[in-house]
Amino acid sequence: MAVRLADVAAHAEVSAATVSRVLNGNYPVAARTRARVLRAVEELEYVVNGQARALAASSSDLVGILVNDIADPFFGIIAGAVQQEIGGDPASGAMEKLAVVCNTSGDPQQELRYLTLLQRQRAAAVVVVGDAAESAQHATAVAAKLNGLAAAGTRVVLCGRPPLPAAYAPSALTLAFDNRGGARRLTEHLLALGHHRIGYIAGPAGRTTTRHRLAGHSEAMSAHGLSEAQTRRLTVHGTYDRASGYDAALALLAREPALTAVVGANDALALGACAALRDRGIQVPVDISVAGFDDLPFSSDVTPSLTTVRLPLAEAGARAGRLAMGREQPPPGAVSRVRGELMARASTAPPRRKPGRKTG
Amino acid sequence: MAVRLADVAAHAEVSAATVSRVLNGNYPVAARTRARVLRAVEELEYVVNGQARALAASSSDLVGILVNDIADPFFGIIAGAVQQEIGGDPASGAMEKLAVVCNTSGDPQQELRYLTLLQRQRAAAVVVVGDAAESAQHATAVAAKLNGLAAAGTRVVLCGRPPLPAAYAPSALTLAFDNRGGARRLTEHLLALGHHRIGYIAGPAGRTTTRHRLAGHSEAMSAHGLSEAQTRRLTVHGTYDRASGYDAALALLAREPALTAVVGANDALALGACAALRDRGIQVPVDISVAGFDDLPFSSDVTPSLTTVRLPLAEAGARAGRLAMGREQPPPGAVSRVRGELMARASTAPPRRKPGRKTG
DNA sequence: CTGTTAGCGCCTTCAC
DNA sequence: GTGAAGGCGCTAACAG
Repeated sequence: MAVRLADVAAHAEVSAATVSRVLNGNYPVAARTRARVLRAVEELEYVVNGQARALAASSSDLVGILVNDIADPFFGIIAGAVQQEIGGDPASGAMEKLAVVCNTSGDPQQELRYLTLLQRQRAAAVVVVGDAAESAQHATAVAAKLNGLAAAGTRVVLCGRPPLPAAYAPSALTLAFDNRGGARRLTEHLLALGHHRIGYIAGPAGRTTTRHRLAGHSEAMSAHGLSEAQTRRLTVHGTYDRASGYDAALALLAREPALTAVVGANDALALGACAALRDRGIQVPVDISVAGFDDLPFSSDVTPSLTTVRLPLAEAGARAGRLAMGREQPPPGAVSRVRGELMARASTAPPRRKPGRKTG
Repeated sequence: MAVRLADVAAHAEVSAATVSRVLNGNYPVAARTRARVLRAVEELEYVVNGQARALAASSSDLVGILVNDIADPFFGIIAGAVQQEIGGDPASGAMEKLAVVCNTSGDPQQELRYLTLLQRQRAAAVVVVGDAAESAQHATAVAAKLNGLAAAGTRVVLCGRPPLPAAYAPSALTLAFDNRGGARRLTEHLLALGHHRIGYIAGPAGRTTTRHRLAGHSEAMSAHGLSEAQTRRLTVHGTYDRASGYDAALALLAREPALTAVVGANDALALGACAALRDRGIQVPVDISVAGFDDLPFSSDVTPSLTTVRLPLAEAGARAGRLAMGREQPPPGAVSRVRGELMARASTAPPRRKPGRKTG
């Protein structure tokens, strides 16, 4: 298929310029001419060359969405919302952006690589979803990259990631999740129910979200007069998947058989913990309460329904998409904090008076 | 950022051609010169313009991956594998393809739209993942589009979708899942355990995978002497998510209180069914057996562990990726059938002798 | 090994 | 309203 604009022009017996004008619809063209051109396009099955167009017009219709784990619905939901907001409305016709998701596997190297690739393509916008590795080296490398993109005219939006260091000021619009506040309220909920020995299954070490959620938890524990050493002792790290939650729950139980509650840093970890407890013959929430974070769709639907913190993922994604398209007013200071809402459900309850439960 | 190749050339005091040669590394350049050029690139923070390069070299480094639902791990796992196979090896250096996933929401219109957008970008390859809508009109529209892409030099790979009609012969390499065979073996497993009244929760109507899995199920039922009318009566349609499975299970129970087994067209539906049964006080598998399809990671991990059909999603995705890159020999006839493996686990067991169970 | 010369396919001032 | 000409930034033959 080597049919070019010139071929269409010849076929329609007009100049290339006219064809271009018809295709882009941003210039007056006589109705008859336009019809002739469009027919030629049909007949020749012409499809514009995006790269030539982008080069000539110095404009790109590529929008990149970076996610840490494409197999995790947390990212899928956000990415889907961004994508829908950007390219989703086929009815609206001309909106022809190619919104596209890239899976970094949470690997900072991959993150940089994809950003470079998108920069090569002169992407119109980049939306980076989810938390970041905490290495300072990396943070600056990524920040520099994002800054470069922004300088080149690419709109940069962070969604579910802390804002860039002040040095890079408003080069990126940010929708930060209030992980710390959400985690704090969740643990406060358990404390209010009367729990003291609360185990915590954190996310992978060295990640911003892991740290912030853990900080919120610790904050609540300390405010309630529980020692930091104890809190630390009842914290183990996992990898945000169910199997990891299963193992972590067993590890916590081994450390502290008198545990009355377990908090997972996300819903998958919490459900893994539930499974482990069930296999041990421990009932949720009668014997041990369990809580998660994120409120993915299945969480309200499992048995017992999971107490968790609801993050408005789809809404945040949609908003990120609009910001990326410049269709929404940037938040003041370029940073907006998205709150999580405590969803108290059936998996948490007051602890039993006596710890008389089987441990088999 | 308007730094161009020419700027680098000037800064390094060489010609543009030399810079290009250094950057592409496909031509001998003196070590000293190369070093000088690379330093200039660093200092100027130069990033090649992908569109100009693509235009000049008439080559693209974009690879599109189309999925039906980006929030469903089924697609996430495949897409991740494709992407990793294509752009994943940062160690290998030069492999600089931008593998990118597009979410069609299962909407045929969106599917066509994304294919067109990728065609505009002269994508190097397109991998279409998952089943298709069964409208003939659409099938031909999509087939024509794919054919056009292939004609333009884009490699087209279908993964988990039936082959194109013969008229479009080998314009697309195909990895088709053996949905029918897998479903048949699964239902045979239940029949062999002694079940007769088996409910089936199918996927959304009008989709290829839905029909094929249902066909396999019906085939097994018929071969076992069960009437088609009865099989049809015990079939309801859902939408591949857990909530839908929950509702469908209740609907089946209402139609046939003496049900002894339920098969979901995927794992999410099966787990939803489990939840519904549990809420009804019905034990799995003691009272009713439940089985799913796909074997997503969580399925082996729930309680009771789910009997299902394992599809090698990651392997298939990786293979699709290699085919898209031309790194693997195409299968004979351009079509390869990927078998599903029956995973008999704890959620299926022989039916009770007497149907003496509560129905409250 | 390096520089020079043409385009790649399209958009966009300019004239008419 | 339409056509003609130049250039977007880079690569790919050619020469040397």
